[in-house]
Amino acid sequence: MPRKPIETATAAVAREPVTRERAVRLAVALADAGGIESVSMRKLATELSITPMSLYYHVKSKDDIFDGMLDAVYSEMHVPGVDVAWRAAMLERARSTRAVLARHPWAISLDARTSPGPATLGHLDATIGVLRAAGFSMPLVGHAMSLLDSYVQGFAMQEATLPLDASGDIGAVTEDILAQQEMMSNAFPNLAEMAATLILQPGYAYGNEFEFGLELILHGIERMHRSTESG
Amino acid sequence: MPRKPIETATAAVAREPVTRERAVRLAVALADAGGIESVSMRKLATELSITPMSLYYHVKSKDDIFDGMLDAVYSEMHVPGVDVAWRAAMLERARSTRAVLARHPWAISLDARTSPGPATLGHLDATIGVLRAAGFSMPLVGHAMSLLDSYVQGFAMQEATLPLDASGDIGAVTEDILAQQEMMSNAFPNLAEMAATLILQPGYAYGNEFEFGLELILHGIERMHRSTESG
DNA sequence: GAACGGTACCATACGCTGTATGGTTTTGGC
DNA sequence: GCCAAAACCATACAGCGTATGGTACCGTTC
Repeated sequence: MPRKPIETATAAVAREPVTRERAVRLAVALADAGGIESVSMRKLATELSITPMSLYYHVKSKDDIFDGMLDAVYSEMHVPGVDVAWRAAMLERARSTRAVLARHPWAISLDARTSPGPATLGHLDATIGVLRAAGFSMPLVGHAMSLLDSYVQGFAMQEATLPLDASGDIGAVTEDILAQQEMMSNAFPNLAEMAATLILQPGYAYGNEFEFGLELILHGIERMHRSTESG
Repeated sequence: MPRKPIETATAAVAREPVTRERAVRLAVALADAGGIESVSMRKLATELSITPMSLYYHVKSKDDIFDGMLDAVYSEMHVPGVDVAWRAAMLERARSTRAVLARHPWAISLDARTSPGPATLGHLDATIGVLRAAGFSMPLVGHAMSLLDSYVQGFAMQEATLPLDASGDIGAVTEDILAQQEMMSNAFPNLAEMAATLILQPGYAYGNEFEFGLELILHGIERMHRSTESG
């Protein structure tokens, strides 16, 4: 039990009790602000007004916190109901996943973690449910989800790598690139041409590539699905 | 200059001089053996028979070593020549990338790094060259590469997450999963069904999903390419 | 009202990390 | 033999995760 219950009248401010959830929530905020490496047990403990070792009463290890953070991120994603048409559901799921991962870029590297939490599992379960309800065979569900998830996760990773400003345009590095332009033209002519005629053009934003790939993939899955239905 | 040139006759064993390349090569070996977190400046220095601070004469920082490691990995990938048909070239590139990333799983997390080396840039340049030679418009090159690279990288990441034994089958965790099977059946029925009827079946190996997605994507790109050629 | 078991917290310490600072030695060329 | 540059080194600092072994407080029970 907490030393100072919320009902304590003596304290002017009812202090929120320390829990794993609160620690995880705080860790997410820290990571959002300064990247994953700015999450430390000592910093977390300080923010919770306890000593580092006291944190271990609520949490098994730092990895335990990472697991919690990843599951917290998954819980931000939309989980479509089974009544939605599968294509719209997958589209929404992909867009939502990308948006959430763009909001928490540190989560992408945590994604390689091997102990999924309830939100993660629920997310997967719901997705399988949608495809099954639409008549997908189990192997096709496997194909479709592997393909979609690989693409979305990979895209999020590529996107996180790019040095973008808030608008999605190429940011401050543009000058640096232009400075090296001549050197690049010699060694990597195709890359230089692509930079000049596509990427550095005013209207270009890498984020727009997302929908192209997504449409192509969904189109292909649709084709597969129809062929198994009729065949 | 090296203290003991290779030609030195006094030393029974001609000691290889310490260089950035050698440090990076060693770091790759360390990471292959024990994961990325087993790469430390102190361990590297010890293996090179120098003190930690001496390493900084050859290398700018630990991040510099990471950059080198990633570029070393990229240099292991096949770079197809422009004379190869684009589809075969992309297929080969994707397979090679996946194989190399499976050999060095730690490289996947390093991939988010923002200072590409010469091998990385050369790899990109060659790929653009193949597509351009095949008549792809620059925007279509952008679409195709974003899609392919996102998929391959995402797949490699998913694959690295899975607890696989050498054969590619689900390994020792199978019993753990089966133990939790009943609990899962209640909370996540679709997931449980998929595990039982697909993933835990004898013949199933997640790695096989790779080719399905790859074919679907290449098929889609081919369609796009043809439509821009004829249209 | 005293004793008790669990809950929540804490102090100290160990071994590890990357690297800043400011030397010292060794070397090839003159 | 001298010198600048190259290669290397010792010391130190601030931070990290966490093992170990405590201590203060709580509601419950006798």
